[in-house]
Amino acid sequence: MGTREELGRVVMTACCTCPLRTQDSFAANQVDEIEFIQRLKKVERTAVAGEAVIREKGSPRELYTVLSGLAFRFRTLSDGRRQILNFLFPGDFVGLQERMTNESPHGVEALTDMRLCVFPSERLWDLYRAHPSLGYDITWLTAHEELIVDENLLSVGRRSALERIAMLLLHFYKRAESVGMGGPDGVLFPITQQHIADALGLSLVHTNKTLKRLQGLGLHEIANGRLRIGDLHGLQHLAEYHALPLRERPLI
Amino acid sequence: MGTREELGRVVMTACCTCPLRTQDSFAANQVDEIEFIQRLKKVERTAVAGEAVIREKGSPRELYTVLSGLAFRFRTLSDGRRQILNFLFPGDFVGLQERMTNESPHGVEALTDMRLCVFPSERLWDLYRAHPSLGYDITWLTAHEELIVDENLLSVGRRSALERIAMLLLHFYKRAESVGMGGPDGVLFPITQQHIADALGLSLVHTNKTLKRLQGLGLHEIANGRLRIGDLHGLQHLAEYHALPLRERPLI
DNA sequence: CGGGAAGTTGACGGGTCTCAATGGCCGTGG
DNA sequence: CCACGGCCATTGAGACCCGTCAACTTCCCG
Repeated sequence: MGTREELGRVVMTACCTCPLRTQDSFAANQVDEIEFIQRLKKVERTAVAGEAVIREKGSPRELYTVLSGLAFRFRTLSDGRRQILNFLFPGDFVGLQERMTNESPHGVEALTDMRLCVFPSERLWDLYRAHPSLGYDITWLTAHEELIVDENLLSVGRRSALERIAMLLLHFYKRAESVGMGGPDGVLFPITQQHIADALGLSLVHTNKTLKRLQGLGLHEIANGRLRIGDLHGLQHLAEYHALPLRERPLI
Repeated sequence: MGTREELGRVVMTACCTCPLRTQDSFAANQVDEIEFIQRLKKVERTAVAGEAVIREKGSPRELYTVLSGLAFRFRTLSDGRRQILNFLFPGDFVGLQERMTNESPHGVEALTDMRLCVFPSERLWDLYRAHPSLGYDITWLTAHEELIVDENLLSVGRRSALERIAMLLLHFYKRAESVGMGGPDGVLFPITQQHIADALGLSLVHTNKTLKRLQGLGLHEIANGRLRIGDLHGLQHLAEYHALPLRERPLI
Protein backbone atom coordinates (compact mmCIF):
# COMPACT_ATOMS: atom_id res chain seq x y z
CA MET A 1 0.00 0.00 0.00
CA GLY A 2 1.35 3.41 -0.92
CA THR A 3 0.71 6.70 0.80
CA ARG A 4 -2.14 9.04 0.00
CA GLU A 5 -2.66 12.61 1.14
CA GLU A 6 -5.99 13.20 2.81
CA LEU A 7 -6.80 16.17 4.99
CA GLY A 8 -3.26 16.44 6.27
CA ARG A 9 -3.19 12.76 7.08
CA VAL A 10 -1.29 10.10 5.28
CA VAL A 11 -2.30 6.49 5.12
CA MET A 12 -0.15 4.54 5.97
CA THR A 13 3.22 3.06 6.90
CA ALA A 14 2.89 -0.55 7.97
CA CYS A 15 4.29 -1.23 11.42
CA CYS A 16 5.83 -4.51 10.34
CA THR A 17 8.02 -2.63 7.91
CA CYS A 18 8.56 0.38 10.16
CA PRO A 19 11.87 1.95 9.16
CA LEU A 20 12.75 2.54 12.80
CA ARG A 21 12.61 -1.14 13.65
CA THR A 22 15.58 -1.88 11.47
CA GLN A 23 17.83 0.14 13.74
CA ASP A 24 20.03 -1.39 16.39
CA SER A 25 18.97 0.92 19.17
CA PHE A 26 15.39 -0.31 19.15
CA ALA A 27 14.37 -3.55 20.74
CA ALA A 28 12.58 -6.20 18.73
CA ASN A 29 8.94 -7.08 19.34
CA GLN A 30 6.89 -10.22 18.91
CA VAL A 31 4.90 -10.44 15.71
CA ASP A 32 1.59 -10.39 17.55
CA GLU A 33 2.65 -7.27 19.42
CA ILE A 34 3.46 -5.48 16.18
CA GLU A 35 0.15 -6.60 14.73
CA PHE A 36 -1.63 -5.20 17.73
CA ILE A 37 0.14 -1.88 17.38
CA GLN A 38 -0.79 -1.90 13.71
CA ARG A 39 -4.47 -2.28 14.56
CA LEU A 40 -4.20 0.45 17.17
CA LYS A 41 -2.67 2.83 14.67
CA LYS A 42 -5.54 4.20 12.70
CA VAL A 43 -3.85 6.90 10.72
CA GLU A 44 -0.64 8.68 10.18
CA ARG A 45 -0.39 12.40 10.64
CA THR A 46 2.01 14.84 9.10
CA ALA A 47 3.13 18.17 10.43
CA VAL A 48 5.16 20.86 8.73
CA ALA A 49 8.04 22.63 10.43
CA GLY A 50 6.74 25.13 12.95
CA GLU A 51 3.31 23.56 13.22
CA ALA A 52 1.72 22.97 16.62
CA VAL A 53 1.42 19.21 17.00
CA ILE A 54 -0.17 19.55 20.41
CA ARG A 55 -1.57 22.87 21.51
CA GLU A 56 -0.95 24.06 25.05
CA LYS A 57 -4.24 24.13 26.94
CA GLY A 58 -5.82 22.03 24.24
CA SER A 59 -7.80 18.89 24.99
CA PRO A 60 -5.85 16.08 23.43
CA ARG A 61 -7.50 12.89 22.27
CA GLU A 62 -4.58 11.22 20.62
CA LEU A 63 -1.24 9.67 21.41
CA TYR A 64 1.65 9.89 19.02
CA THR A 65 4.85 8.14 18.19
CA VAL A 66 7.30 10.23 16.22
CA LEU A 67 7.94 8.32 13.01
CA SER A 68 10.23 10.86 11.40
CA GLY A 69 11.31 14.43 12.00
CA LEU A 70 12.01 16.43 15.14
CA ALA A 71 9.90 18.41 17.59
CA PHE A 72 10.08 19.89 21.05
CA ARG A 73 7.87 19.91 24.09
CA PHE A 74 7.40 23.22 25.91
CA ARG A 75 5.43 25.22 28.45
CA THR A 76 4.86 28.95 28.51
CA LEU A 77 3.94 31.53 31.11
CA SER A 78 1.20 34.02 30.40
CA ASP A 79 3.63 36.82 29.60
CA GLY A 80 5.26 34.77 26.89
CA ARG A 81 8.26 33.32 28.68
CA ARG A 82 8.78 29.90 27.20
CA GLN A 83 10.63 26.86 28.50
CA ILE A 84 11.50 23.98 26.23
CA LEU A 85 11.26 20.79 28.29
CA ASN A 86 12.90 18.36 25.90
CA PHE A 87 13.38 17.57 22.23
CA LEU A 88 11.51 14.75 20.54
CA PHE A 89 13.23 12.32 18.19
CA PRO A 90 11.93 9.46 16.08
CA GLY A 91 10.65 6.70 18.33
CA ASP A 92 9.63 9.06 21.10
CA PHE A 93 6.13 8.70 22.47
CA VAL A 94 3.98 11.75 23.12
CA GLY A 95 0.76 12.42 24.86
CA LEU A 96 0.68 10.46 28.09
CA GLN A 97 0.77 13.32 30.58
CA GLU A 98 -2.14 14.99 28.87
CA ARG A 99 -4.33 12.09 29.83
CA MET A 100 -4.09 12.94 33.50
CA THR A 101 -5.63 16.34 33.10
CA ASN A 102 -8.36 17.79 30.98
CA GLU A 103 -6.13 20.22 29.21
CA SER A 104 -2.67 19.59 27.91
CA PRO A 105 -0.10 21.03 30.30
CA HIS A 106 2.44 21.49 27.53
CA GLY A 107 2.63 22.13 23.82
CA VAL A 108 4.52 20.24 21.15
CA GLU A 109 5.85 22.02 18.10
CA ALA A 110 7.50 20.55 15.02
CA LEU A 111 11.07 21.58 14.24
CA THR A 112 11.06 19.90 10.86
CA ASP A 113 8.41 18.30 8.73
CA MET A 114 7.22 15.25 10.58
CA ARG A 115 5.31 12.03 10.32
CA LEU A 116 3.52 10.76 13.40
CA CYS A 117 1.75 7.50 14.17
CA VAL A 118 -1.62 8.31 15.70
CA PHE A 119 -3.16 6.15 18.41
CA PRO A 120 -6.61 6.76 19.89
CA SER A 121 -6.14 7.75 23.49
CA GLU A 122 -9.14 5.87 24.76
CA ARG A 123 -7.73 2.55 23.63
CA LEU A 124 -4.58 2.80 25.71
CA TRP A 125 -6.10 0.59 28.33
CA ASP A 126 -6.80 -2.08 25.72
CA LEU A 127 -3.10 -2.17 25.02
CA TYR A 128 -2.23 -2.87 28.63
CA ARG A 129 -4.81 -5.59 28.89
CA ALA A 130 -4.06 -7.30 25.61
CA HIS A 131 -0.29 -6.97 25.75
CA PRO A 132 1.15 -6.23 29.18
CA SER A 133 4.59 -6.26 27.62
CA LEU A 134 3.67 -3.22 25.57
CA GLY A 135 2.36 -1.51 28.67
CA TYR A 136 5.70 -2.22 30.23
CA ASP A 137 7.34 -0.61 27.22
CA ILE A 138 5.23 2.51 27.56
CA THR A 139 6.27 2.84 31.17
CA TRP A 140 9.86 2.50 30.02
CA LEU A 141 9.43 5.28 27.48
CA THR A 142 7.82 7.54 30.04
CA ALA A 143 10.53 6.94 32.60
CA HIS A 144 13.16 7.52 29.95
CA GLU A 145 11.69 10.87 29.04
CA GLU A 146 11.65 11.83 32.69
CA LEU A 147 15.33 10.94 32.87
CA ILE A 148 15.98 13.45 30.11
CA VAL A 149 13.93 16.16 31.78
CA ASP A 150 15.86 15.45 34.99
CA GLU A 151 19.08 16.02 33.12
CA ASN A 152 17.78 19.28 31.66
CA LEU A 153 16.69 20.46 35.09
CA LEU A 154 20.16 19.78 36.41
CA SER A 155 21.60 21.81 33.55
CA VAL A 156 19.32 24.78 33.90
CA GLY A 157 19.56 24.80 37.66
CA ARG A 158 23.22 24.22 38.24
CA ARG A 159 25.34 24.49 35.13
CA SER A 160 26.85 27.71 33.78
CA ALA A 161 25.74 29.06 30.41
CA LEU A 162 28.78 27.60 28.69
CA GLU A 163 28.31 24.21 30.28
CA ARG A 164 24.62 24.22 29.44
CA ILE A 165 25.23 24.84 25.77
CA ALA A 166 27.95 22.20 25.62
CA MET A 167 25.51 19.84 27.29
CA LEU A 168 22.71 20.58 24.87
CA LEU A 169 24.86 20.15 21.78
CA LEU A 170 26.32 16.93 23.05
CA HIS A 171 23.02 15.47 24.16
CA PHE A 172 21.30 16.43 20.96
CA TYR A 173 24.09 14.94 18.92
CA LYS A 174 24.03 11.65 20.78
CA ARG A 175 20.31 11.28 20.57
CA ALA A 176 20.24 12.12 16.88
CA GLU A 177 23.02 9.68 16.21
CA SER A 178 21.29 6.93 18.16
CA VAL A 179 18.27 7.06 15.85
CA GLY A 180 20.33 6.92 12.72
CA MET A 181 20.37 10.60 11.88
CA GLY A 182 24.15 10.78 11.91
CA GLY A 183 26.25 11.22 8.79
CA PRO A 184 29.78 12.10 7.75
CA ASP A 185 29.04 15.81 8.10
CA GLY A 186 27.32 15.57 11.47
CA VAL A 187 23.63 15.53 12.29
CA LEU A 188 20.73 17.68 11.19
CA PHE A 189 20.40 20.63 13.52
CA PRO A 190 17.18 22.51 12.73
CA ILE A 191 17.40 24.58 15.88
CA THR A 192 17.65 28.34 16.19
CA GLN A 193 19.50 30.15 18.92
CA GLN A 194 16.09 31.10 20.27
CA HIS A 195 15.33 27.43 20.76
CA ILE A 196 18.61 26.91 22.56
CA ALA A 197 17.88 29.89 24.78
CA ASP A 198 14.40 28.61 25.60
CA ALA A 199 15.70 25.15 26.36
CA LEU A 200 18.43 26.38 28.66
CA GLY A 201 16.69 29.20 30.50
CA LEU A 202 18.94 31.82 28.93
CA SER A 203 18.28 35.00 27.00
CA LEU A 204 18.73 35.02 23.27
CA VAL A 205 21.55 37.54 23.39
CA HIS A 206 23.52 35.73 26.01
CA THR A 207 23.01 32.46 24.19
CA ASN A 208 24.46 33.99 21.07
CA LYS A 209 27.53 35.31 22.82
CA THR A 210 28.16 32.12 24.74
CA LEU A 211 27.66 29.97 21.68
CA LYS A 212 30.16 32.13 19.85
CA ARG A 213 32.60 31.69 22.67
CA LEU A 214 32.14 27.93 22.64
CA GLN A 215 32.67 27.82 18.89
CA GLY A 216 35.89 29.72 19.45
CA LEU A 217 37.13 26.78 21.48
CA GLY A 218 36.78 24.64 18.38
CA LEU A 219 34.99 21.77 20.07
CA HIS A 220 32.14 21.73 17.60
CA GLU A 221 30.86 23.35 14.42
CA ILE A 222 27.40 24.43 13.32
CA ALA A 223 27.01 25.15 9.63
CA ASN A 224 24.30 24.76 7.02
CA GLY A 225 21.81 23.54 9.59
CA ARG A 226 24.07 20.69 10.65
CA LEU A 227 25.98 20.06 13.85
CA ARG A 228 29.38 18.42 13.83
CA ILE A 229 31.32 17.46 16.93
CA GLY A 230 35.02 18.16 16.71
CA ASP A 231 36.25 17.27 20.17
CA LEU A 232 33.80 14.88 21.77
CA HIS A 233 35.97 14.32 24.78
CA GLY A 234 36.44 18.02 25.38
CA LEU A 235 32.70 18.64 25.21
CA GLN A 236 31.98 15.77 27.56
CA HIS A 237 34.47 17.12 30.03
CA LEU A 238 33.07 20.63 29.82
CA ALA A 239 29.47 19.51 30.19
CA GLU A 240 30.27 16.77 32.65
CA TYR A 241 27.96 14.59 30.68
CA HIS A 242 28.25 10.87 30.99
CA ALA A 243 25.98 9.15 28.53
CA LEU A 244 24.04 6.50 30.35
CA PRO A 245 24.68 3.05 28.95
CA LEU A 246 21.08 2.48 28.00
CA ARG A 247 19.67 -0.87 27.18
CA GLU A 248 17.76 -1.32 23.95
CA ARG A 249 14.80 0.98 23.90
CA PRO A 250 11.29 -0.19 23.16
CA LEU A 251 9.22 1.14 20.30
CA ILE A 252 5.46 1.44 20.18
CA MET B 1 0.10 -8.23 63.52
CA GLY B 2 2.16 -5.55 65.14
CA THR B 3 5.47 -4.13 64.01
CA ARG B 4 8.83 -5.47 64.97
CA GLU B 5 12.24 -3.86 64.49
CA GLU B 6 14.73 -6.02 62.68
CA LEU B 7 17.90 -4.73 61.08
CA GLY B 8 16.34 -1.41 60.19
CA ARG B 9 13.39 -3.14 58.65
CA VAL B 10 9.91 -3.31 60.05
CA VAL B 11 7.49 -6.08 59.36
CA MET B 12 4.83 -5.12 58.30
CA THR B 13 1.90 -2.92 57.46
CA ALA B 14 -0.79 -4.88 55.67
CA CYS B 15 -1.74 -3.37 52.33
CA CYS B 16 -5.43 -4.02 52.89
CA THR B 17 -5.34 -1.72 55.88
CA CYS B 18 -2.88 0.76 54.35
CA PRO B 19 -3.49 4.11 55.99
CA LEU B 20 -3.09 5.88 52.67
CA ARG B 21 -5.96 4.01 51.11
CA THR B 22 -8.45 5.63 53.40
CA GLN B 23 -7.76 9.01 51.83
CA ASP B 24 -9.95 10.55 49.19
CA SER B 25 -7.15 11.45 46.83
CA PHE B 26 -6.20 7.85 46.22
CA ALA B 27 -8.15 5.64 43.90
CA ALA B 28 -9.60 2.36 45.14
CA ASN B 29 -8.27 -0.98 43.96
CA GLN B 30 -9.79 -4.41 43.51
CA VAL B 31 -9.24 -6.82 46.36
CA ASP B 32 -7.17 -9.15 44.21
CA GLU B 33 -4.98 -6.28 43.14
CA ILE B 34 -4.27 -5.34 46.72
CA GLU B 35 -3.55 -8.94 47.57
CA PHE B 36 -1.09 -9.09 44.72
CA ILE B 37 0.65 -5.95 45.93
CA GLN B 38 0.76 -7.48 49.39
CA ARG B 39 2.54 -10.55 48.08
CA LEU B 40 4.95 -8.38 46.13
CA LYS B 41 5.82 -6.38 49.21
CA LYS B 42 8.33 -8.41 51.08
CA VAL B 43 9.40 -6.01 53.75
CA GLU B 44 9.05 -2.51 55.00
CA ARG B 45 12.06 -0.28 55.32
CA THR B 46 12.59 2.69 57.57
CA ALA B 47 14.89 5.62 57.06
CA VAL B 48 15.80 8.39 59.47
CA ALA B 49 15.88 12.04 58.49
CA GLY B 50 18.94 12.77 56.40
CA GLU B 51 19.56 9.16 55.46
CA ALA B 52 20.31 8.22 51.86
CA VAL B 53 17.40 6.08 50.70
CA ILE B 54 18.94 5.62 47.27
CA ARG B 55 22.57 6.42 46.71
CA GLU B 56 23.62 8.28 43.58
CA LYS B 57 25.68 5.94 41.40
CA GLY B 58 24.51 3.02 43.44
CA SER B 59 23.08 -0.12 41.87
CA PRO B 60 19.50 -0.32 43.03
CA ARG B 61 17.66 -3.55 43.30
CA GLU B 62 14.49 -2.36 44.89
CA LEU B 63 11.45 -0.26 44.18
CA TYR B 64 9.79 1.78 46.87
CA THR B 65 6.49 3.35 47.67
CA VAL B 66 6.66 6.07 50.28
CA LEU B 67 4.38 4.97 53.08
CA SER B 68 5.04 7.87 55.42
CA GLY B 69 7.47 10.75 55.66
CA LEU B 70 9.10 13.01 53.08
CA ALA B 71 12.15 12.80 50.88
CA PHE B 72 13.66 14.41 47.82
CA ARG B 73 15.22 13.20 44.62
CA PHE B 74 18.42 14.92 43.45
CA ARG B 75 21.44 14.85 41.18
CA THR B 76 24.84 16.35 41.80
CA LEU B 77 27.77 17.46 39.69
CA SER B 78 31.28 16.36 40.59
CA ASP B 79 32.16 19.69 42.19
CA GLY B 80 29.26 19.40 44.58
CA ARG B 81 26.61 21.51 42.88
CA ARG B 82 23.32 19.83 43.69
CA GLN B 83 19.94 20.03 42.00
CA ILE B 84 16.82 18.77 43.73
CA LEU B 85 14.54 17.31 41.07
CA ASN B 86 11.37 16.91 43.09
CA PHE B 87 10.06 16.15 46.55
CA LEU B 88 8.56 12.80 47.43
CA PHE B 89 5.35 12.46 49.41
CA PRO B 90 3.46 9.47 50.76
CA GLY B 91 2.13 7.44 47.89
CA ASP B 92 4.95 8.37 45.53
CA PHE B 93 6.71 5.57 43.76
CA VAL B 94 10.51 5.51 43.50
CA GLY B 95 13.03 3.55 41.59
CA LEU B 96 11.79 3.10 38.05
CA GLN B 97 14.37 5.15 36.21
CA GLU B 98 17.15 3.29 37.91
CA ARG B 99 16.09 0.16 36.16
CA MET B 100 17.05 1.54 32.79
CA THR B 101 20.69 1.95 33.70
CA ASN B 102 23.16 0.02 35.75
CA GLU B 103 23.74 2.80 38.21
CA SER B 104 21.16 5.07 39.72
CA PRO B 105 21.21 8.43 37.94
CA HIS B 106 19.89 10.22 41.00
CA GLY B 107 19.91 9.98 44.75
CA VAL B 108 17.02 10.00 47.19
CA GLU B 109 17.42 11.43 50.68
CA ALA B 110 14.96 11.41 53.54
CA LEU B 111 13.76 14.76 54.90
CA THR B 112 12.00 13.18 57.86
CA ASP B 113 11.91 9.73 59.32
CA MET B 114 10.22 7.52 56.78
CA ARG B 115 8.59 4.20 56.18
CA LEU B 116 8.87 2.65 52.73
CA CYS B 117 7.22 -0.34 51.13
CA VAL B 118 9.91 -2.42 49.44
CA PHE B 119 9.25 -4.29 46.19
CA PRO B 120 11.80 -6.52 44.50
CA SER B 121 12.76 -4.89 41.26
CA GLU B 122 12.99 -8.11 39.31
CA ARG B 123 9.33 -8.90 39.90
CA LEU B 124 8.04 -5.74 38.26
CA TRP B 125 7.34 -7.63 35.09
CA ASP B 126 5.22 -10.13 37.02
CA LEU B 127 3.05 -7.25 38.08
CA TYR B 128 2.39 -6.16 34.51
CA ARG B 129 1.57 -9.67 33.44
CA ALA B 130 -0.62 -10.60 36.37
CA HIS B 131 -2.40 -7.27 36.71
CA PRO B 132 -2.19 -4.99 33.68
CA SER B 133 -4.29 -2.50 35.57
CA LEU B 134 -1.47 -2.07 38.07
CA GLY B 135 1.00 -1.64 35.25
CA TYR B 136 -1.25 1.05 33.95
CA ASP B 137 -1.14 2.66 37.38
CA ILE B 138 2.64 2.62 37.46
CA THR B 139 2.74 4.38 34.12
CA TRP B 140 0.36 6.93 35.57
CA LEU B 141 2.61 7.52 38.55
CA THR B 142 5.66 7.88 36.34
CA ALA B 143 3.94 10.33 34.01
CA HIS B 144 2.70 12.27 37.00
CA GLU B 145 6.19 12.63 38.41
CA GLU B 146 7.40 13.83 35.03
CA LEU B 147 4.67 16.44 35.08
CA ILE B 148 6.09 17.74 38.33
CA VAL B 149 9.63 17.80 37.02
CA ASP B 150 8.34 19.68 33.97
CA GLU B 151 6.83 22.26 36.26
CA ASN B 152 10.09 22.59 38.18
CA LEU B 153 12.04 23.00 34.97
CA LEU B 154 9.71 25.78 33.91
CA SER B 155 10.28 27.46 37.27
CA VAL B 156 14.03 27.20 37.26
CA GLY B 157 14.33 28.17 33.63
CA ARG B 158 11.88 31.01 33.36
CA ARG B 159 10.58 32.28 36.68
CA SER B 160 12.26 34.94 38.80
CA ALA B 161 13.63 34.04 42.22
CA LEU B 162 10.55 35.47 43.94
CA GLU B 163 8.19 33.60 41.65
CA ARG B 164 10.13 30.39 42.08
CA ILE B 165 9.91 30.49 45.84
CA ALA B 166 6.22 31.31 45.76
CA MET B 167 5.79 28.39 43.40
CA LEU B 168 7.69 25.99 45.60
CA LEU B 169 5.81 26.91 48.75
CA LEU B 170 2.48 26.69 47.04
CA HIS B 171 3.22 23.43 45.30
CA PHE B 172 4.61 21.87 48.43
CA TYR B 173 1.62 22.97 50.40
CA LYS B 174 -0.88 21.59 47.94
CA ARG B 175 0.86 18.26 47.67
CA ALA B 176 1.18 17.91 51.41
CA GLU B 177 -2.44 18.80 51.87
CA SER B 178 -3.55 16.31 49.25
CA VAL B 179 -2.03 13.42 51.19
CA GLY B 180 -3.63 14.43 54.44
CA MET B 181 -0.70 16.22 56.00
CA GLY B 182 -2.62 19.44 56.44
CA GLY B 183 -3.74 20.80 59.78
CA PRO B 184 -5.08 23.97 61.34
CA ASP B 185 -1.56 25.37 61.66
CA GLY B 186 -0.47 24.48 58.15
CA VAL B 187 1.64 21.58 56.95
CA LEU B 188 4.90 20.08 58.14
CA PHE B 189 7.79 21.83 56.40
CA PRO B 190 11.03 20.00 57.21
CA ILE B 191 12.97 21.90 54.58
CA THR B 192 15.96 24.16 55.07
CA GLN B 193 16.74 27.17 52.94
CA GLN B 194 19.55 25.14 51.46
CA HIS B 195 16.97 22.67 50.17
CA ILE B 196 14.94 25.46 48.66
CA ALA B 197 18.05 26.88 47.02
CA ASP B 198 19.00 23.49 45.60
CA ALA B 199 15.51 22.89 44.30
CA LEU B 200 15.27 26.25 42.59
CA GLY B 201 18.76 26.66 41.19
CA LEU B 202 19.52 29.59 43.48
CA SER B 203 22.31 30.34 45.93
CA LEU B 204 21.64 29.98 49.62
CA VAL B 205 22.20 33.66 50.30
CA HIS B 206 19.90 34.87 47.58
CA THR B 207 17.28 32.36 48.65
CA ASN B 208 17.38 33.74 52.15
CA LYS B 209 16.98 37.33 51.03
CA THR B 210 14.22 36.54 48.61
CA LEU B 211 12.37 34.38 51.11
CA LYS B 212 12.57 37.22 53.59
CA ARG B 213 11.16 39.58 51.01
CA LEU B 214 8.32 37.19 50.24
CA GLN B 215 7.52 36.82 53.93
CA GLY B 216 7.35 40.60 54.13
CA LEU B 217 4.47 40.47 51.69
CA GLY B 218 2.55 38.44 54.24
CA LEU B 219 1.36 35.79 51.84
CA HIS B 220 2.64 32.92 53.95
CA GLU B 221 4.34 32.06 57.20
CA ILE B 222 7.03 29.59 58.13
CA ALA B 223 7.46 28.88 61.82
CA ASN B 224 8.37 25.92 63.98
CA GLY B 225 8.97 23.74 60.98
CA ARG B 226 5.50 24.33 59.63
CA LEU B 227 4.25 26.21 56.59
CA ARG B 228 1.01 28.15 56.64
CA ILE B 229 -0.50 29.87 53.63
CA GLY B 230 -2.02 33.26 54.39
CA ASP B 231 -3.04 34.50 50.97
CA LEU B 232 -3.48 31.54 48.67
CA HIS B 233 -4.83 33.65 45.87
CA GLY B 234 -1.95 36.08 46.08
CA LEU B 235 0.61 33.31 45.96
CA GLN B 236 -1.12 31.66 43.03
CA HIS B 237 -1.10 34.93 41.16
CA LEU B 238 2.55 35.57 41.90
CA ALA B 239 3.65 32.09 40.93
CA GLU B 240 1.20 31.80 38.08
CA TYR B 241 0.46 28.35 39.34
CA HIS B 242 -2.75 26.69 38.34
CA ALA B 243 -3.20 23.44 40.14
CA LEU B 244 -4.12 20.80 37.62
CA PRO B 245 -7.48 19.25 38.37
CA LEU B 246 -6.07 15.79 38.78
CA ARG B 247 -8.15 12.69 38.74
CA GLU B 248 -7.83 10.24 41.58
CA ARG B 249 -4.28 8.99 41.76
CA PRO B 250 -3.40 5.32 41.87
CA LEU B 251 -1.48 3.71 44.71
CA ILE B 252 0.84 0.74 44.45
C1' DC C 1 14.27 44.47 -4.86
C1' DG C 2 11.81 44.27 -0.55
C1' DG C 3 10.67 42.05 3.79
C1' DG C 4 11.01 38.97 7.47
C1' DA C 5 13.48 35.72 10.21
C1' DA C 6 17.86 34.57 12.28
C1' DG C 7 22.32 35.91 13.75
C1' DT C 8 25.63 39.48 15.68
C1' DT C 9 27.39 43.14 18.47
C1' DG C 10 27.90 46.93 22.02
C1' DA C 11 26.34 49.39 26.08
C1' DC C 12 24.27 49.28 30.30
C1' DG C 13 21.72 47.81 34.32
C1' DG C 14 20.32 44.52 37.49
C1' DG C 15 19.48 40.09 39.34
C1' DT C 16 22.16 36.72 41.38
C1' DC C 17 26.55 34.81 43.22
C1' DT C 18 30.51 34.70 46.26
C1' DC C 19 32.91 35.92 50.30
C1' DA C 20 32.67 36.95 54.95
C1' DA C 21 30.89 37.54 59.40
C1' DT C 22 27.30 37.35 62.99
C1' DG C 23 23.58 35.49 65.84
C1' DG C 24 20.18 31.87 67.36
C1' DC C 25 19.13 27.25 68.51
C1' DC C 26 20.19 22.84 70.32
C1' DG C 27 22.52 18.65 71.66
C1' DT C 28 26.77 17.12 73.78
C1' DG C 29 30.12 16.88 77.12
C1' DG C 30 32.85 18.77 80.77
C1' DC D 1 25.24 24.50 85.02
C1' DC D 2 27.79 26.30 81.43
C1' DA D 3 31.06 25.94 77.50
C1' DC D 4 31.40 24.38 73.14
C1' DG D 5 30.57 23.02 68.41
C1' DG D 6 27.54 22.38 64.58
C1' DC D 7 23.72 23.49 61.81
C1' DC D 8 20.81 26.96 60.24
C1' DA D 9 19.29 31.63 59.43
C1' DT D 10 20.66 36.39 58.55
C1' DT D 11 23.05 40.37 56.73
C1' DG D 12 26.38 43.40 54.19
C1' DA D 13 29.69 44.37 50.45
C1' DG D 14 31.41 43.72 46.12
C1' DA D 15 31.90 41.30 41.81
C1' DC D 16 30.18 39.03 37.86
C1' DC D 17 27.10 36.61 35.07
C1' DC D 18 23.41 37.34 32.54
C1' DG D 19 19.26 40.12 30.94
C1' DT D 20 17.48 44.06 28.44
C1' DC D 21 17.59 47.54 24.95
C1' DA D 22 18.90 48.81 20.63
C1' DA D 23 21.01 48.69 16.65
C1' DC D 24 22.96 46.37 12.53
C1' DT D 25 24.06 42.53 9.36
C1' DT D 26 23.23 38.38 6.86
C1' DC D 27 20.50 35.23 4.69
C1' DC D 28 16.63 33.48 2.51
C1' DC D 29 12.63 33.73 -0.22
C1' DG D 30 9.04 35.74 -2.75
